[in-house]
Amino acid sequence: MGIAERKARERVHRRNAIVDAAEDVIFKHGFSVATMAQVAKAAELSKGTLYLYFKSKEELYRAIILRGFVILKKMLREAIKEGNSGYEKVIIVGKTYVEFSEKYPNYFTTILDYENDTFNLAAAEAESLQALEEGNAVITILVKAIKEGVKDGSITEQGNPFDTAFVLWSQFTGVLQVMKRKINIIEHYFSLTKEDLLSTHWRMIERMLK
Amino acid sequence: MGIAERKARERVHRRNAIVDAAEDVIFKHGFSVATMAQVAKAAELSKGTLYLYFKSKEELYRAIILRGFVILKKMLREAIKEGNSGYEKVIIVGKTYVEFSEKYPNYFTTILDYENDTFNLAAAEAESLQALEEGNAVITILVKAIKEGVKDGSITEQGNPFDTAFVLWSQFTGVLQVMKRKINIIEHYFSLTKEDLLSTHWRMIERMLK
DNA sequence: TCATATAATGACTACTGGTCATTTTGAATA
DNA sequence: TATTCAAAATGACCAGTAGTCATTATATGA
Repeated sequence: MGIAERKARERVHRRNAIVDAAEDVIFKHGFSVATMAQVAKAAELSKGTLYLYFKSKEELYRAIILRGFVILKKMLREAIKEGNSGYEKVIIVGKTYVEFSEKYPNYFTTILDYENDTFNLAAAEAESLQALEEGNAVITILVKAIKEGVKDGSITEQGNPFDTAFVLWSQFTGVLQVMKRKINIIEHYFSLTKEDLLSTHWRMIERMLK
Repeated sequence: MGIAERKARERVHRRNAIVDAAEDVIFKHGFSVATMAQVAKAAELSKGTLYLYFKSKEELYRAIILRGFVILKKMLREAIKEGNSGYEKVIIVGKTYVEFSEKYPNYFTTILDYENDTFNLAAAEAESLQALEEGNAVITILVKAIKEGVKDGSITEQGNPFDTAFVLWSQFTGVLQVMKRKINIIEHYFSLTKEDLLSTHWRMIERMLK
């Protein structure tokens, strides 16, 4: 069935083109300001057609998040190869996360803002679950690095490596989020720079783990 | 001028009543889902009247945030009195923050979600600036505790106490945010509880500061 | 060439935040 | 008490939104 295959390919291709267009519009204007009409125009399609490929504006949003996680995971997998001990790998994970937030600020913000709070396995849709799995994969990379570090002695035993990984990741995220959202205020009122905050953060992480 | 005073009082009272109504609606449905018509109905006023007291839906939102910060600051001021060393006070700040997030989850979420990213001193409005000042006051409490701890020897010298305070606060916030938004996922996929994460967090903080 | 399934369209709906001409209220005045 | 008039409140209205669906266009296979 060559035709059916080609049609399936075209469908995937068009779907991706819509996500491309959505990124252009949403990254430029922000999710809530961007309109489906703008996305449709950017994709050179009618608004109705968008809804043949995505159930809602939010599903389009989730497709973007998924792309972000895929990139982040790839970056982490690549970068971690360079680490010579578990500890070094943990630090690389952190630094790569920072790099991701700087290189792909739009994906980073989109991921930060995404609420999968209302998590419900039964109700969750495919795309949503996929994004979830990618997010988990990212954490799993950190868990492995911590386990390795405890084994090779570069990290002090900390209890459950899963706990440690989540807390570390949450702390990273908290610091990056503040740097993204509040740095203007912090610079203005407290005369601190991004670099100050980051280097303090790294020092603290070292004390926590070493 | 007794009448002018009474009118001014009534104006403030009505303004507060509108914020009360807005909290009822927004906390129940969420900011973006809640409508000004719902708020007006809850306040037993017409929609037009809301705009005599608040320039926009967002200004109403900022009034809610301001309330949250005022409560948090008060809680911190009270709680910190019990600390006998700088280190103890830092831990109390952290625990009080956790308590705030549990006792006032709505205010906590509202504060987390608020973007004062687009910070611009010239353009910022009074209510917005006030919320900002309250937020800074909260950080300042932590800064003082750290300075005290370094002085009394309960905390190891860490460089600039402002840096340390911001990084600590950001880490706290990151962990609380993950606990709020992702705990269902974490419980489901990794079998960890809130308590696990928090106790790991405290252990790490201790290693950082001691 | 024609019948049929698939894809795309855009007018339409219900609803949103915000505006403003009109009405209501109540204090001050005569 | 009756009248005036500024301040307060109203709700019909506007422009713009996400999402729907009857209609139209396109490509396929007979």
